[in-house]
This record gives sequence, C-alpha cells and structure tokens, in this order.
Amino acid sequence: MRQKEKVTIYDISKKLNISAATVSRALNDSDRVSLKTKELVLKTAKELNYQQNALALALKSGRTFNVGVVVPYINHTFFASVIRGIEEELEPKGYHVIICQTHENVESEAKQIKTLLNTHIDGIFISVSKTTESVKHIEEVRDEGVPLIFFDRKKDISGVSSVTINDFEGAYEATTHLIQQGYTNIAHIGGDHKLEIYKHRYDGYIAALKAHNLPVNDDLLLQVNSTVEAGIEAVKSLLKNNISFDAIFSASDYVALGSMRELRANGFKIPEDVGVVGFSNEPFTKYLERPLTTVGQTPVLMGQIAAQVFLEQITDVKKNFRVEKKVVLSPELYTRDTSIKKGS
Amino acid sequence: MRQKEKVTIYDISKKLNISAATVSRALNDSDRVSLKTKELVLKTAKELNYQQNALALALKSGRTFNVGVVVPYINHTFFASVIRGIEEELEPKGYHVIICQTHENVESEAKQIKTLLNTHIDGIFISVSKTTESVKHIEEVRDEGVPLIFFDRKKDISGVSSVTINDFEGAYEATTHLIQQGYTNIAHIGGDHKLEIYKHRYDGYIAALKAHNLPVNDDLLLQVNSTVEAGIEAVKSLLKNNISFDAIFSASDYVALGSMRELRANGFKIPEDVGVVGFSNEPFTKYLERPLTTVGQTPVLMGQIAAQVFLEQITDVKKNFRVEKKVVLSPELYTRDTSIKKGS
DNA sequence: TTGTACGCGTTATCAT
DNA sequence: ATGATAACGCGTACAA
Repeated sequence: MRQKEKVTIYDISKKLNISAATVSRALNDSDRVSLKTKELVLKTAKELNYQQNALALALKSGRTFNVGVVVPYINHTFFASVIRGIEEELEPKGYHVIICQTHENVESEAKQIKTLLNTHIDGIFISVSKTTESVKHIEEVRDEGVPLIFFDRKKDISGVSSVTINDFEGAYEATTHLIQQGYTNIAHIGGDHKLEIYKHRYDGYIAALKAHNLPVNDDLLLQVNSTVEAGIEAVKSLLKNNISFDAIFSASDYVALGSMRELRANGFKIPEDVGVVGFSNEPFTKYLERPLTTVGQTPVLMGQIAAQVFLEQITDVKKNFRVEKKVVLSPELYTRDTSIKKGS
Repeated sequence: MRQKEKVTIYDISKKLNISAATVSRALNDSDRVSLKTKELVLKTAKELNYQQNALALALKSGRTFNVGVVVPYINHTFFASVIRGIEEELEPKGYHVIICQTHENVESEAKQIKTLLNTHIDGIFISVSKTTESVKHIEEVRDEGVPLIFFDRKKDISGVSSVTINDFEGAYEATTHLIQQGYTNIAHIGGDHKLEIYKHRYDGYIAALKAHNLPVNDDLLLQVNSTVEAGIEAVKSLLKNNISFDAIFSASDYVALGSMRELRANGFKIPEDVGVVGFSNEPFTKYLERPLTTVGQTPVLMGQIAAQVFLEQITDVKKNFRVEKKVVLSPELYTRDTSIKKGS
C-alpha cells in the first residue's frame, strides 16, 4: 500500500549483469557503449519501467529544471497570464514553474527569493513589489550566478535581463488617440512613480500633450492606487475643486471604471462629455455595456518572451559569459466605446 | 563571477575540527551533542552563512517540500485564486507550489502528472480537465502513495480526498431566489454533464423547481460551452423556437453575460422582463453597469482548505494510514441587479 | 558525547 | 567497450 519501490540503474545493471556505469552511459546515449548493450539496456529499462531520479541528477548536476516566478499576487489577471506564458514556453523543455507571492511586500519578496535560491532553482522571473526600493536581495540572485529575468516591473540592475512593455508608448498612443478624438483638456490619473511603469505612463502622457501643443496643467495630474474606489475619489476631488476636463487617461482600468461611475453619477455622459481611456485591458473592460478603451499589454506573450530570454541565458551561462538583454514589447491600444466622440 | 561556492557541513566540521556527523546533529538540534559544541556549530554556521542543501536532503529523505497543482489554465480567475489559497497556506510551512496546465486535455494532464511524480513531489492538487474520462493516470498517483487532493472538478476515486463546493446547493439557492422574485418560467443554460459540477447545478435547479411545484420544461434546458458567444446563441435559439421564459439560471457567468446581451438586443429588459443569475462570481460580474446576480465559490478558501487537507494527509501518511476526506464548501449567492424584480 | 561508514541515485574519471 | 570508484551533501546506524 505504501510507496512503490522505484527502479534504479542498479536494478537494470543487476538484471543484465553489467555495471551501473554502463547502464548510465547507455541511457544517456553515450558513444562509448556498444550498440548491442545500448539496445538491451533501453529495452529492459522500458520493461522495468525505469524512471530517472530527477533528485539524484539534480544533486549531481546542480540543475533542477525548476524555475521560480515571483509576483505580488498570482490571481491578478496580468500576472497569472504572464505565468501562463512562461509555463507554456518552458514546459516542453522539461522545466517546472514554481510560483511565489510577495503581497507587494519587500520582506516577503526577499524571503521568497532566499528560499527559492535554497531549492537550487535554475532561474528566477520576477515582477517586483511596489514597496521594493533596496535591491540587495535581488542582486544576491545575480551574484549567485542564477539567471534572473525581470518582467513588467523591473529595477535597474546591471547584468539582469528584463522584458517589459513600452509604457511610454502605450500612454503616448492613448493620449494621442484622445487628442485626435477632439478632447483637449485631458486629466491623467496615474500611480506612484516609485514603480517605473507609472512614471513612464506619465511621461508618455506629457509627451503626447507637448507633441500636440497642448498645455500641461498640474491640476489635471493625480496619483492614486489602482482601485475602483480610488477612481471614484479622484473624480470627486476634481469636481470638488472645480477643475474642468473633458477626458481622463488613467494608468489603471480599475481607476478608469471608478472614474466613469462617479462621472455618470454626476450626470456626465461618456464619451460625449468626457472621454475615458484605461490601461491594462483587464478582462472586465470588454464586458462592460460600454466597453472601455484601454491599452493592452500582451501578458502571455511577455511570459513567453521572458522564458525565451531565460533559455538563451542558460546556454550563455554554459559558454561562460553573460548577456544582459532588455526586451521591450509594444503595447496595443484597444479602441472601444468610451473614447469615441461620435459626430463631433 | 560564477556560482558562489556553497558552504556545506564539511566546511563547518573542518573549521571546528569535528566530524560532519556532529555538525549535522548539532544543526538538527539532536540531544546527543554537547550544548557547547551545539552552540559553536550554530555560531560558525551563521558566520559562514551555511544553508542546508535542500536537494541532498530531498534525495536522502524522499521529501522535496514541493507540491504540484494541476489545472486547465492558470490564468482563469477561479483557478488562479485557488492556487493563491494553496500557496498562502503552504508557504509558511516551507512548501513550494509547482503549477501545471492541462489546457483541458487529458493526454497533457497525464503527462504533467507523470513528470510531476518524477520530480518527487510531496503531493498533488488537481482539478481535472473536461476531457478526462479514464482516470488511470490519476489512480497511479494514489498507488505511488503520493497524497492527492481534488478540488472543484473531481472524479470519484476511492482513497482520494477532495474539496468542492456544493454546486447543488448553489443552483438550488439561485433558482429559489428567482422563484421568490416572482419568476416562474426559468430556463437553465448549463454545461456538459461529464463534469460533475454541471450535473449538480442541473440537479439543484430541478430540485428547486420541484420544491416549489413548478413544472420542469425540457424546452428550457440547454447545454453549452462556457462562453459569451454560447450564451448569445443559446438565447437566439430559445427565441427562434418561440419558447417563452421569464428568467435564466446559467451555470456560467460568461453565458449569462452573452444571454443578457442577446436579450437586450431583442428589446427585453433585465430584470423587468427577464431575470438572470449566473455562476462563479467572475470579477467582471460586479463591474457591470447592472451587476449580475451570481453564485460565488470562495476559491481562495477552497485552496486554503485543500492545503489543510494535504497537511493532515502528510501526517497521516507518517502514521501509516490513509484518510479519505471529502470537504464540501457552501457557495454564496451574491444578489445583485439582474434578478431583483422591482415593484412587481 | 563524538567519530566512522554507508546509502540516497546519478554521472564522471580513471582504469582495464 | 566496460567496470570500479569517487563525488554531489546530507542523515543516521553503529561503533567507540
């Protein structure tokens, strides 16, 4: 009833009256075994239902064929989709994906990385937490010689690869789209600039305004958390302070949704009175009765690319050199109902 | 620049001029070491920044402190949330979570399980794919003595624990709610009965009708895939065939959404003309302008409970006996706009 | 209390 | 072409 005894190369060697070393060689298709014994070994291996012990191999070789993925929360659509991409790209190569959550907490992040390193992972993919400022725990990964790949939320560390999307470009396109639709007084509800992504989205917004000779109005600049409630509050404060605007470019779909609710509650029509564009292409955005225009980030693709970068890195490490690769993906603007000014 | 050399118990033993065995004992807080050497070892271990090699331990003990989670797709909200629950419950105990996707494909499922077993996982959590009929590959897990826990989508296999929600109850409550709101002609758009969950939801619907002396009308019974498009098609076919109904209980939120779109396109008002209830409490349901009434499944909790069952199982195995535990969670009806018949 | 020796399953090195 | 042996890092039965 308990554990089936596993068959080892010794079982095969005994049965065939040869040494375990020969069996190992045959199994690894070495060219220093006679074809005859090779076939014999392979045959009996199949008969005995031999499975290589991954643990012993890992102890010997130092490679576990496990990679770690560290994200704030795995059930956030974006992260879950990136992980999906990583898994799908790596699974065929024999890798397993271990997931860790940081809950946006640096200490937790550091701890997760530590235990991950201790399990002799072959690589780490990470999207840093909002509270991550010191990067000592991340540099340690690099210093241990473990391939490390940032995705989406990165930190600037030399010798570390990253896959991100061009947040600047996404924001620039979104803002330009609003301008082209005839909106001229565009508010930007962004996020904390400690996260590069929010800084870049802000920059893209500013650049688009300038490129179209529109003034930058500080009153129209807000920084909030990425929640529906924060969106509601943001609009409330704009309205309370009598700040006039005819469009909102939000760095978050949730904030965009909250904004729209509050706007409608105050009698504003969308997109007639106010145009709204979000960011992330959260699944809910396309299911709204008035689907939300938003910037898509191709998260599954991001995961796939990150995995590919990892695989390259692995082979580079073997060749004893390190390449720092920075991939920047292009975002995609999903033009939907909330930003199309009909008949204006 | 390459791999920092790891420090082992031998390094400590050499430095202290004692045997590695003594170091091991000290590190494991054995009572067969003098307090003095124990402290000494612990101190130098810290100095040398010693980390136990998890691989060597795993090879020796057979325990890896890794568990596998097998789901159709990790980026589906429900599964991602269950995984989150599992991770949060197990991480403090030192376990890592390995994720595998089956893409709703049995062959893939079997393969994933196989490679998972080969990495000497300490347990497996699984929600079976839609196409899973034969369960040989799953029985193998049990037969190898590896703790196995089904969640949500289970199969009836003796000796295997499971954590599910009471789909019958959820459907019963949802249907009863519609009846209490005054709807009498309730259609049920369900899913393939090969998946227990859909069968149970169907049964709950039927039971609720009978309990309230309402007739069961076969014309109102449909089985479709869980997509928006399928919901649209389902309503189209009902309308085309002139089948009258004043409410829909859908086994899927996506189908419910599609249904509502098609109904509105045909001039029906929700909930005035037709009441709608979905299933799963997908995130988008509460963000709709008219939030959808739906049955919530507490996925994070499901994951936590599954993890707890696993932990119990682990200790049971040590005691050399097996317990088959079946946990059934109660669903929660989220009563929202689409089923509240105002002023009728 | 401490040390010696072995085994977990593999692969690599050195002989043969 | 094949075999014997060491080594990966650890825990532990046995001996001292």
